[in-house]
Amino acid sequence: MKLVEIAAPDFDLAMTLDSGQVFHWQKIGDGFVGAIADYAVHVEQDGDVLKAKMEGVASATPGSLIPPVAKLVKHYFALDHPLAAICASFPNDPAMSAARHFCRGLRITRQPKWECLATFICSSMKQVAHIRQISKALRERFGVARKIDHQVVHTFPSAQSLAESSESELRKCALGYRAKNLLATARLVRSSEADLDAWSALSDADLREKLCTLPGVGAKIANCVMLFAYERLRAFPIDVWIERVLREKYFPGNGKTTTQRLREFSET
DNA sequence: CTCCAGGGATGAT
DNA sequence: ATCATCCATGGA
Repeated sequence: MKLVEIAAPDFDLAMTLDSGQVFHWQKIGDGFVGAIADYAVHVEQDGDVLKAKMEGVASATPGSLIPPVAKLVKHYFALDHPLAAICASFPNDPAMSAARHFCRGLRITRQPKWECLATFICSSMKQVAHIRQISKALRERFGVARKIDHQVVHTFPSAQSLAESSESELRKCALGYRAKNLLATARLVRSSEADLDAWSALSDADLREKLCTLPGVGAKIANCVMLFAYERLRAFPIDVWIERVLREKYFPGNGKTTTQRLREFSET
């Protein structure tokens, strides 16, 4: 199957996939394989060009179309975001300049909402290597297997399939105490008590408040989901690393700067 | 306000 | 080979 070529200026695929916003892509040879929503995708970068192909099965809905791979990949990796303009809008201080240089080509992806929410519920108190294991285990146990490049890729399980599971089944995926939260949130999403799509219409503040009502979602995870799935580019997740950098670079020698103060600072 | 839960990768000893 | 450290949320 032939690779489709997609223009990808100001983009670094490996950096984007390794930046802690998505956890299931596998490096295979010159490229990566993974799932974008229900489709198995192979993607590799050659300078300013992305080369991609996909395998997918149309959903059971008659008449549903398989999107062209270029459209799917462009949307997922947000190749339409004006990255140069976004970077130019950042504060011009030494720490930000260093960060801009270091992260050249890192884009904020547009991930499916449920997949992103569920993955970040699993991420709490875990390091990236663990989150990858959990994502893999959940996909292999509850997702749908698809083939590409003779590799098997698993889609992320639906809220429905996790909701029908049990806490003890989920615990087998190395979730620990997160299993309870994931199960409870899956049931809220399945029942449409938590209507993730409808929440797209909410303001940033209202969306954050809604997300934080879900079990296992606090301020940090809500901001991750807003940023990586709701395209709220003003959201600013503060994890321990960002907190350390903020304290060191912007509040040096002020030991009693509160997390609340850091949040207010990041919002301006 | 403080303390704690559960667990696998990672790096130090 | 053993040991300390990393981590966000929610409940006691």
